[in-house]
Order: sequence, then structure tokens, then C-alpha cells
Amino acid sequence: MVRWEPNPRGRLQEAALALYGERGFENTTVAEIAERAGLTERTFFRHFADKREVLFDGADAFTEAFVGTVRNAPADVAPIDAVTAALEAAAALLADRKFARQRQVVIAASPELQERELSKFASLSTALADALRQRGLAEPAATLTAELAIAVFRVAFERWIEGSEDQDFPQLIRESLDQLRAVTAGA
Amino acid sequence: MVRWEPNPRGRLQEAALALYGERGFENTTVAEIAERAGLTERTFFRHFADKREVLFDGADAFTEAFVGTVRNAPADVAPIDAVTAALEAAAALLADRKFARQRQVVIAASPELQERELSKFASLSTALADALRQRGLAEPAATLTAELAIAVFRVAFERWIEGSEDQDFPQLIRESLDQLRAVTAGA
DNA sequence: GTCTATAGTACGATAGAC
DNA sequence: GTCTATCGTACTATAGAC
Repeated sequence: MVRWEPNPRGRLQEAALALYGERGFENTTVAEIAERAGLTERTFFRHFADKREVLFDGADAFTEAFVGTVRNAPADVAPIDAVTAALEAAAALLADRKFARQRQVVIAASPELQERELSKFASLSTALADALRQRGLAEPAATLTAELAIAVFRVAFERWIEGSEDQDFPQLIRESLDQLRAVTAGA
Repeated sequence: MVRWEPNPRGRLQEAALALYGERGFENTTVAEIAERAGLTERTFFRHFADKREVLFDGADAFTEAFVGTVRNAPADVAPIDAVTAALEAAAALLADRKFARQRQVVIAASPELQERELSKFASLSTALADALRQRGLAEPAATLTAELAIAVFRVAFERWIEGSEDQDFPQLIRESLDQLRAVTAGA
């Protein structure tokens, strides 16, 4: 017989997402999350640095996948093309649209969670700019390209979440990139 | 004789910036800020929603200046050109480089303050996208153009802060925009 | 202006897993 | 034995309620 139920992190995440959805982020206490997961407040803070972080556990892995694609691209591939490939690779990690949608609804309802999400995207952008610089792209082009990539991803992601059934993520990304080119080209 | 010293907001802001700089954001209590300003903790929270907000008091005015320029641009001006004009107009609000630099050092030292700054830029981006949409620019071009503008501003701002004496902000913005065009054009 | 709930930290105790 | 996971308690400070 096991003394503790398995997967405490997962249980805490599930409990948190459910409670944030039911009564909102602000009206949920850490004690309540812990209780629903069969754990204590103390244990929650052992697994997650704060009350927001419980919804962003996969962020590092996502960043790694994203940046890794850029790092592994052949040296003669143009920055914009390497980044496009990375965007499509990252999209593949978002298989579960229903879960993503539920999570996004919760985040959209809380300014604090939105702040944290922005912070995660900023980290991703920084890591991406690093990778581009290591490929020889100078500043400020590296930073701008990274920011641009994040913007494209977020636009495509939002459309994917909100869209109907068979929206193709890579297709959405290509469309957004085309829009961006049209704008920067000017009138 | 005056009953209260004038300008409580300004005194709180000054005290906060000084203390955050001296001992860091996390190691500063609201009570200490209030004390240095000759006020009470309660009064601090009457003026600012939270401990971070005291460093972002000018954000709304900045957004208004930025977005107003876009809104007032003639209808036949291309979106990218309207946005460029707004960037340069916004830059004019940042006259005091020494203050801006000090503030930026403080923000850079605190993840919490960085999160708040990102949040302010996100609000600005949303407002900008709204203005562009009212000018007839469709989605997702409006959102992408707004995000792009913020990215260009931030890059130029950072260079302005870090640069030597006579860096011209408008010039930095034009350079960043050129870089962006070169990247999106591809190899 | 006073009071209170809750986030988050510090330190410690306990006890299963190996 | 060592390592690691949980839980107990006391505490500070933010922020909101009254």
C-alpha cells in the first residue's frame, strides 16, 4: 500500500484549474486547492512558487521545443524561416484544444494570470533572441525577430482557440506572417 | 501655514523609487515608503492600487499620447506610417533620460516590476490595435501592427537609455523599423 | 483609521523510499 | 543509514473590508 497518492503536482494543477474556473482566481485560496487535491497548503508551495505558477508548469518545456527548433535549423536557413519552422513545431505541442481553451478562459478572467502569461512569453522571446544571435543575427534584428515571432504565435493561437473545428494551426501562422509582411511593406 | 504638505502622490513616487533603488523592491515595505513621504500606509493605498503601481503612474497619459497620434492621422496615411509618427511623438514625452534610466534599473532588478511593465505595454498595444481598427485596418493586421510598434519602441527605448549622450530617439526608431523590414523580407 | 484574510517565507518534525 | 516528500506552526506584509 502506498502512503501517498501519486502525482501530487498534477492533482494540484487540476484542482487549481477547476477552482479558478468555478469561482475565479481571486476568490480561490491556496488552502482550497490543496484540500481538493488531498494535500496541504504547505505542500502546494513546495511544488509551485506561487498561486499563479500552477497554471504555467509546461512553459519551460514549450520554450525548449520552440527554441530548439531554431537552434537545430541549418545555418543557411534565413532567420524568418527558422522562426516559422519553430512556430509550427511549437503548435504541434498544443494537441488538446479543449484543455487549452478552458485554461485560456481562466487566464482571460484574471489580470494577475494575464501578467504571468505575458511574463512567460517575454522569457520565450528572450530565449529565442539568444538563439538567433548565436546563429549570427545581429541586434536589434534578433530581438525584433523574436518579438515578431511571439506576436504571430499569439495571434494564431487565439484564432485557433476561438475558431471552429478544423482550423489548421500552420495555416493560421502562414496567414499571420503574410499579414505582417503586407503591413511592414507599407502603403 | 498649510495643513498638509503638497503633492502626496509625487512624494510617494519619489520615496518609492529611492527605496526600491537602495534596497530592492522586495525588501521595501509600503510602510517604509509612506514614512519617508511623511504619510501613512493607508494613504499609500488610497493613491496607488498596489505596491508596483507607484512606478507606473504616467502610463495612461503615455498611452493616450501614443494612440491619439494614430487617431488624428489623416485617413490616407498608411498604418505603418501613422504608427511611426506615434512612436516619435511618444518619444518626445521621455525628456528626462536620467530619471528614465534610474527607473529602468529598478524595474530590471525585480521580476514583479517587470511583469507590471509588460502588462502596461500590453494595454498600450490593445489600445493601439483598437485605433488602427477604427481606421479600417482589419484583423489580424491591426493586432500585429500594434505589437510590432511596441517591439520597435522597446528596442529603441532600451538603446536610448543605454546609449551615449546624443542618441536621437526618432533616428533609433527608424533604424529599428528598417531592421524589421529586412527580416520580414526574408533571405 | 482599525481590523482581518490570505499569500508567501522560515524553520522544524515526521516518516516512507531506497 | 541517506534522501526526499509531506505536514505543523509561527510569522511578515500586502491588500481589502469595515
